[in-house]
This record gives sequence, structure tokens and C-alpha cells, in this order.
Amino acid sequence: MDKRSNITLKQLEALYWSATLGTFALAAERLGMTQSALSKRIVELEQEIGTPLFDRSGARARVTDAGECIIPKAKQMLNLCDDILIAVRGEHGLRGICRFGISQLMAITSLSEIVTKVRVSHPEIVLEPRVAVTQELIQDILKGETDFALGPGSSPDPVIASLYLRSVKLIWVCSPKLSSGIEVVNSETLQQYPVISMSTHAGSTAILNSWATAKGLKFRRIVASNSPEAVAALTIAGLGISLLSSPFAERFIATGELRALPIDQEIAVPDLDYFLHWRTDNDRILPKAVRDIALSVCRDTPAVETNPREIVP
Amino acid sequence: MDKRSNITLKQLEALYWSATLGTFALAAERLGMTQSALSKRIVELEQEIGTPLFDRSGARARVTDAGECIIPKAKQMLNLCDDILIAVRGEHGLRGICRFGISQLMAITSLSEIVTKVRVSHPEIVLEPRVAVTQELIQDILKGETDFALGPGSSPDPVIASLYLRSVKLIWVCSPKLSSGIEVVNSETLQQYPVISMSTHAGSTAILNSWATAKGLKFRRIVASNSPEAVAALTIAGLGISLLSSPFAERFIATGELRALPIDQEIAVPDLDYFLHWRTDNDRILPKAVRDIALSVCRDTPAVETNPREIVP
DNA sequence: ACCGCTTACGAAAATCGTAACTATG
DNA sequence: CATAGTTACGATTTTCGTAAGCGGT
Repeated sequence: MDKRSNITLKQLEALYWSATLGTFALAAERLGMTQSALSKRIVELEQEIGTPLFDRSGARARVTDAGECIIPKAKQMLNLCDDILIAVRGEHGLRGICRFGISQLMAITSLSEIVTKVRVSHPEIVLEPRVAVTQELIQDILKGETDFALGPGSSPDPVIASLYLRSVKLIWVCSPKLSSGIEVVNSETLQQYPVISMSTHAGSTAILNSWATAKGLKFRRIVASNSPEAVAALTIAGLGISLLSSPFAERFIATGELRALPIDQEIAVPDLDYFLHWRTDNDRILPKAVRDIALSVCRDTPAVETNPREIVP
Repeated sequence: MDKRSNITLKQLEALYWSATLGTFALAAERLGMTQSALSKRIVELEQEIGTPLFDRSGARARVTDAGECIIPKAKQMLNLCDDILIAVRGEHGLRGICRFGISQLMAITSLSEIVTKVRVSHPEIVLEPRVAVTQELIQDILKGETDFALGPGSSPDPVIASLYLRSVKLIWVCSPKLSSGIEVVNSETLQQYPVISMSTHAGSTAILNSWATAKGLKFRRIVASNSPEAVAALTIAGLGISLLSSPFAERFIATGELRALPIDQEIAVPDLDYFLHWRTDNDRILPKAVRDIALSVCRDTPAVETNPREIVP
């Protein structure tokens, strides 16, 4: 008998995602199929090449050395597969799902433009944007659940690359109901009025905390929501003051629901820097294409300018 | 619905072989399946990428520009697939069929060593050596039916690379029954005794003809077989004299069935140069591995020596 | 009329999901 | 005991070969 290799691209894709996501279940979800089916695919591939690719002795399957060895090759093959579609049908040919994380603010300000541009240049790509706070954005990237993220903050993990996008001003706001008693934001104001902030996982909260400790300021946090919409609603209701990103707060200021509070120059809150984050080992073509569009949409400064805030490891 | 690419390695292999062999039927034979099934695979692939890969308007399917464009990528993917097997299981991992052409002489002198070495280092590879004469060897390579060939002569086709292996002496032989009347081979001998030669497609015949015209000699050809064994048998039977490669004739000389005839120095027959021939666009891993072994077995000179007779375009 | 490719259709094989089972922490 | 992975099995889908059909030389 003349047995050919019979390795399948689907098997290699299963390997690729199982390895990057670290879990069969996540990989199966990403590939739109059952754990069971994916498990069998991996077993098939292992039988095909005659070597175990995962070590199942522990709680979760860990990639073996043999697996690590062939993953880059599998990645290359998957990329070449995308290359073929691009070569034949142009950029429009790219087809598949791109999942990315995005902060609430970016979702409001830039998401529609990103989606529009992707729909124009890659009509066959399905986008799955997930709104979340900074820490979740980063973790989702690390777990491979998302291909990239648009959000503030950064990660010390060397596998994550971050590219500076723009700075956003943070402003203190409160309900007009409360505004009569507040002139400027200072230590006294913070003593007097409770602060409504986002959860500790959010980038703006990180700024808030580090700012307070740096300036030696104390404040009362009464709510920590994961949604800026919720924070805005609570602030509008007059429950306290909050530190919101300027573009986000603008909407409410324009309608008169919120009022911007001036702040002492000496205790100025630093700007919130937004970045494009992605895994350096994620060099698949499809996510890169979407990433590039997101970058072109969200990048404040012209691409030629070398920005010192780029922290690509 | 989230349709993924669904391009299959089998489809790409069908494309690859159909393109190189120029015919669906040949490709199907090479891949061990039916024309029908292969045709459908190609159609599947075309539907998958949304572009016709072959132009069926003519008598035979011709590769379109789109096809030419993706073939190198397909080739890369197939190679990476082989790479994976090699990476995981070492060189032993290579699996598949390697078909190559070989001249009768090489088949007698070197084939067993080639097969042995391949079996040792690549136990999973199935070899399909085909004995043929020079012109057929080259044509089989051009048609892609064989991956390489070991034989004399060369081809003007730029797609064929040829690497010098060794020189073989050609000697005139005859049956001992005739030897009484023959002392040396000269123009008189050639007038007197008929010449038994291989078919016009054989390398030794090419040498014989060019030698005769160069020296202004005439001879009577009475048989033109495609088998040196047949030529030897006829010569042993005493039907005439023949020009055989020295290593091949040795066996019969040793048994006394044939006798070597000295020849006038002035009309010496040039040596027959043997080459390893292959298509330069055949860079698949498996045939290259076998080719390298064949080269190491058959190459007379050490690999480090730069041989002026190498004619790799 | 031959050769090369496609289409039709029935049989065989592969793939997938539900669900039950096993093992780890 | 909750999470992660494997196994069993029936249903759907895919793949393949035989045989017939079609078009070009």
C-alpha cells in the first residue's frame, strides 16, 4: 500500500489554536465545533505523524516538544493558505472570523469606522468585537481568545506588543444638581463627594489610583462598575463625581446631563494613553489585516512619525 | 454563517500534479486515484477560491494565470507538510512514492545500492524505478512521470538540470565464435560484421552514431533493440559485433560468452557520460531526498570537487 | 474515432455532535 | 465537585469509483 501523509489543514488548525489558546475547549469554540470533535482531530494528527503532540497527564493538555516543533510550520501553512486566497481574489478574498477586544471609549468613537473599513476592503471577514476593560482585554489576548485589542494601559508580558495610538484627556464630571457646591476638584472636593469609578481592572481606574497616591490624595470610592455607561448614569443621578474620558463625557455634557469640573493645575490628572495590543506570535494574515485597519483608523499621529511611546518589545 | 476557507491539502496536491504533469489523467494515476475523482477535486478547489484554475476550452486542460500564481504557494505548503514529518520523526519520517528513471547499466550496477540506502534511511518511501533509454528517461522527467533519472546524455530543455555522475567506457565485443576472424575494430571490421546496437533513443547509440560520422566510418546496423540484455544475447549468439558499456559487458566476458575487441587508438570511441537529471522546478522534499541518495551512490568524484562537466542551468 | 474531461449515482468512509465516562486538582 | 479530555455511537456529510456523456482534435 502506498500510504500518503494525509495530514489535514483542519488538523493543523486545531493544533495551532489548541496550542495558542492552551485549551481544547477554547480552541473548539474558536473553530466553531465541539470539544469532542476537536479532540479527535488532534488524536488523528498525532496518529498521522506518529508522535503525541500534547501531554495529557496534567489537568490541561500541554504541548509537547514535538508539538512546539511543528507549530511554526503549521502556522506557515495556514498563512500560505490565506495567501492563496489573497493572491487570487485580492485583499477581498480574506475570509474568516477576527475577534478583537476594544475599550468602551474606542467602541464609541472608532469602532464603527473600523467595521466600515473592514467591510469595504474585506467583505468576507466576520468581526467579533468584545468590549471590556483593560485587564480583560490583555488577558483575552494572552489566552488567544482575541486577536488584538484597542485599549489603554499596557502589559509587562513580553509576548504582547503594544503600539501607541492616541492620548485621551480625563475630566472630572458631576451632575448639574451637585455643581452648585463644587467649583474645582481638589482634596476637599474629594473628601466631600464620593467618587464613582470603573472597576479596578480598568485603565482609567489605574490612572485614578496612581494619580491619587502620587498626589497624596484620598477619596471615597462608592461604586466600581465595569461599564462607563453605568458610571455615567450613576454620576448623572447625582451619586457622586467621576473621572471620565473627555470624548465619552462630551455627549452627556452636551445634553446638560453632566458638567465638567475644572481641576487645580497642580494636581492635574495625566492623560490616558491608548494602545493597540497584540501577541507578537500571532502572525496570521487575517488578524493582521484587520489590525492594520484598526491601526490606521485609531492612530492619532501620522505613521511616519517615530513615536517614543511605542513599546514594541 | 462563518465559512472558513476549507481548502484541502489534497486539493492542492491535485493542482500541483495536474499542473506539472499537464494532464488530469496522469496526475490521477500519480496520486493513485481516478480521473473522475481528481477532476472533482480540482473543481472543488476552484469553487473554494472562486476562480478557474484550468482552462478547459482546449483539448487538454491548461493552467490559468490564477493557477500559475498559486502553484508555488501550494508547493510550499506540501513541502512544509513533509517538513513536519521530517521534523517529528527524523528523515525516517518521509513517506510516499518516488518514481525515477534509470538506465539499464545503472540499474545493474547501482540500483541495488540506491534501494538499500533509501530503505535504510527512509523506510517508508516506496521506490518505483523505471528502466528506459535516455530519450525516454528525459521525456518522462519532462512529463513529470518520474522525479529524476539516472542515465547518459543530456537535454537542451532549460527546465532540466543535469549533474555529472561518472564516465563509462564503451567497448566493442563479439562472440568468441567470431573472434577468430577479428583482431581489432577498424573500418574493415565494421564493413565485414554487422553491428547490433540499441535503439536510436539510447545514449550509447547516440555516441555510436556521432562517433561513426566523426570518424567517417560506415557500418551495417542489423538490430536496434531497446534492451542491452537483448543486444548482448544477440551478440552472444554470434549475429554480429556490438558496442557495450564496459561494466555491463564484463559479466559476459567473465563467463566467456563475449570477448572484448581491441580498437585502433585513432578511432577510439569516446566515453559515455552519465548524469543525474531532474526538473529544476521539482523542489519537493521527498524526491530530493531520494535524489540526494542516488547522487551519493552514483557519483564517481568526491562531492567537493567542482566538475566542469556539471551542466546545471 | 480517440483522447481528455465532466456528470450522475450508488457505495463506502470520514466527520460531527450528543451523551456518558475518566481523571485531575 | 468542577473542569478538561476521551470514548461510544448514530446521523449527516463527504469522497470515491464505475459508467455514461460531451467536446475537441
